[in-house]
Order: sequence, then C-alpha cells, then structure tokens
Amino acid sequence: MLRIATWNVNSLPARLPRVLDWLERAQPDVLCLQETKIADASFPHAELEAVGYDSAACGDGGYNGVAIVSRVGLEDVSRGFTGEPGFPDLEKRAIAATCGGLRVWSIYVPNGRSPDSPAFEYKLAWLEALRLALNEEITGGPIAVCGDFNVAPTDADVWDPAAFIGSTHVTAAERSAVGALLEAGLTDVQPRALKGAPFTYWDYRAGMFHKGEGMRIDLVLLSNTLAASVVDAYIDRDARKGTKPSDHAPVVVDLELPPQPSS
DNA sequence: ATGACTGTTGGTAACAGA
Repeated sequence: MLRIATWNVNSLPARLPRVLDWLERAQPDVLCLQETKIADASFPHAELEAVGYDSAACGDGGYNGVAIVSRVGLEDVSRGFTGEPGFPDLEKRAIAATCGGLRVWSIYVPNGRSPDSPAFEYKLAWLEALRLALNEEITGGPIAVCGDFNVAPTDADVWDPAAFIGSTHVTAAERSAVGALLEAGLTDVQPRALKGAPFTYWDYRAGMFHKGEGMRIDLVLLSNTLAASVVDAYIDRDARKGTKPSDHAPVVVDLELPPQPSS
C-alpha cells in the first residue's frame, strides 16, 4: 500500500509542529506541501529527517512555496516546469519527484484574486501551461498531480453556489482549465466526505469551519490507470481543528499498486 | 453571540489569501 497526501499548510514555519505531529499520526508515504512560505535555505529538512522523511523544496520565502516529503525515496527532483508563466516573475508553485516508482507533483495554482484581474488571466495561463507540461508525463507512466488547485471543480464542491456568483474558483473558465487536465488523462480522486461534505478548505473568518462553509479545492489527480488502484481516499478534517491550524485540511489517498515487475 | 482570520514583510500597516 502506498499512502500519498497533499496539504496546503499556510506557512511551514508556522505549521511545522502540526506537520510533524500529522506525519506521525497519519503515516503517509508521500506528503505534498503547498504555501510553505519558506526559502529553500531555511527548509526544515533535518526536522523531517528526524521523523523518517526525505524532503525536497522549492521556495523563496514570503509567498507561495511547495515541497515534497517522502519516506519511499525522492529522486529526479524538478522545480517549476517548461513554459511556466510568471506574474511577472516566475513564482515557486511546482515541484516534482519520483517516489516509490511514482511520479509525484506538488502544485500551488495561482489564486486569481478576481475574475476581472490580470491575476485571473495568469491563473488560467498557468493551468494551461501546466497541462502542456504534463501531457508527455501522463502517457509516460503512473503520475499523481497533487495540490491546491484553487478551483472547485463542481457546484457540489462549494458550500453554497449562490455565495460564489462572480467569484473566482467556480467560473466556467477555471473549471474548463481543470477539465482539460482531466481530458489529458487524469482522474480527480473523490475523497470520502467526513461530516457530510467533501471540503478541504474553510476560511478562517466568521466561524466558517464550524458552520461547515467550505470548499474542495485541494485535489489529487491520478493518471487514469493509476486511479484504478485507489483503495481509499479521505479528508483529514480533524487537522483543521484546534490551535493555529492551516485553513486547509490534508487529503489522503491510499493506493494498492500492482506488483512491480522485477528487473 | 447582533461576532468571530492568519500569515508575511528592510515589517508594526499593507497585502495576500480564497
């Protein structure tokens, strides 16, 4: 069994104790992180190593930042991707590595701010460039594209579609961009809903978590053949509780991979 | 409860997040 997970931690320095605790509790083989907000030179490789995980990071502090944490190998790390657009400069939003024979991507899609902003055009361009970059990899072998997509794929992925009219994350253009990724050969793994909803993000404000007003924007996309190996998928809603949580919860996917042919 | 955010920075107010 291979357990992969993705979690937007909203600052790894602020969240490190919770991340270390969560690794101990959830026992993922691979964890993709987003919004690490930490420069590579300061990344807590040693702290992760102490609990049994290798790590590779792509960040420059401040905003953004992604990483992959693995206890089943971490090879052929690549940062960013060919054709990736900037705003205007390149941002730290993508890292990939091979872990336990699986190509894993950790991505942080731009927020978009508002549908009439240049940041929204950047978001769409970034997703289209990602699709082009993934096209070859998707046909090359098993791949998992994990992260904060900042898009709710359907109306069932937001607590109240009426509350999102005119907002980012739900527009036809954004959903079409994610749909193009699926058409390229990826499957959006549907996690078991805990507490009746499939949400992965709840705004910090106005008690939205406690009122169940969330969104599903953190996704695990698996190459279609690999998706047949999913034996379980869930959102760890408990990780959103308590003191100083991230505003996102981890998504966990369990895979029962077919036996590897021996070489 | 007629309310209720959190993180970052040549930083203590402005901004980004979604």
